Amino acid sequence: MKCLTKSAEDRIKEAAIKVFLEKGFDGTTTRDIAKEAGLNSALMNYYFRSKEKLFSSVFEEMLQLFFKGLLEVLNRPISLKQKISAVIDHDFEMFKTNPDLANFIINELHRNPDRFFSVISFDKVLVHSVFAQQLKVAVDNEEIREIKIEHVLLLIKSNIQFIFQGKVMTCKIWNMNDKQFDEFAENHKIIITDMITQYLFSSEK
Amino acid sequence: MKCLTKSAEDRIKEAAIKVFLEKGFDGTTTRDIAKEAGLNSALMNYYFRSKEKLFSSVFEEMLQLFFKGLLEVLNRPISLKQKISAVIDHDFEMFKTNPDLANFIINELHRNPDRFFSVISFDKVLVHSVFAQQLKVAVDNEEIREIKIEHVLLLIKSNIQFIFQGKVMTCKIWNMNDKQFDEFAENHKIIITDMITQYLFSSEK
DNA sequence: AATAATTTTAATCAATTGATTAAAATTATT
DNA sequence: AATAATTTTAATCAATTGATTAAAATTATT
Repeated sequence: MKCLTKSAEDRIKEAAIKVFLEKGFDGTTTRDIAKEAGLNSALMNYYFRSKEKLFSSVFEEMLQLFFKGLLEVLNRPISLKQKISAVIDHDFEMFKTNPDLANFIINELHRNPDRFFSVISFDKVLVHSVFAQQLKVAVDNEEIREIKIEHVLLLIKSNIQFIFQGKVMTCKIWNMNDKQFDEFAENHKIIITDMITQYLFSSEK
Repeated sequence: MKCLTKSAEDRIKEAAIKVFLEKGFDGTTTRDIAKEAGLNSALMNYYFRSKEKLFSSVFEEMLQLFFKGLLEVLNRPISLKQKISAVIDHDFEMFKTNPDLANFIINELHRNPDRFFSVISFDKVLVHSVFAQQLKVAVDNEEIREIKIEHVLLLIKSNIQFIFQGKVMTCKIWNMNDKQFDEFAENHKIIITDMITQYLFSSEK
């Protein structure tokens, strides 16, 4: 019987993820979450003590999701050029699956920067990644222009993330429906990949 | 005496801009605004009727600011290449002056898409801009690769906006202080300008 | 100067919110 | 089967919130 239905704790967590991502911490009431989970609202405090603690749990999980796949891709045994494509593809798919994620992370971090307490030290992990090594070698061999990994990753993240974060604005300005937007996003992904690749793999003027 | 101090209405509006941009609609209480303005909280309703109406007034003004300068730059009598630089410079300066603006607009639009009721129809204004014409001519003459204005503007907006929206994350991940971040941002602006310009002004493979 | 109109204030309201409590219901242990 | 431990529920609390009201204070008009 345990496995037939999800535990109350899991249902609360699941509902919390959905509601918090949609409405943010300030816009969410504990009753919203209880209603979404179909449970008595006191249960939320029984399992998670407080709204803040439940939120922290959700935020941490989303932050993991936000970076999880990135590290895996950065350490794959593929060429630098392929890897840049792969990172873009990965982020694109992630945001396509979780459309609210980009806005959620950025906004909640903006409201309360101290929420970003990384379990792992990202800078070290990134600097010691296979990707970082490949980048260094390529720069040394003058295969790509001289550029820091900070800038490369920001270029990729900026271009992908804003497609989805700015969806509402894009659709409003250019009168796109969802289908048209999806097509536009796919095209834009190709443009980004071309642009970044071409920029890196060209000597400086 | 009228001109010595700002009117109560102006002080409320000013305080509202500050607090709403910092905390968002949901995170702001009317008492926060009254306190920031140093006025009795009932005055807010006397002048603006409700929190929602005051917010709308602030949001509209910020949306204007968000797009205002852009149109001016797009219609300047300068070359296409110079114009791309100019748009980037303009947006960069705007977000530097108003660090919370990017997040505010995107987030509030995300929460409530219907807030974007454009007084002017952006698509028409943009499509008929000098910039759009220059782009068309340049594509026809094969000076730049074939690309739609939608993509070009998104490329610029994405790259600039995310520098500032992602500031907290960038600083946390790479352990930057504010001074280091400013330097990083300036460098990144140059990279973006080079990258976009180079991509556009190159023939397709 | 007297009166009318406008602005500002303190007090208060009803609704909402995060959280707690004590009892009821269910499950696990002996 | 009896008892203990855990989970769930309904009722309730105090604090906060957006908004209103009636009176006071200020400014404008006659």
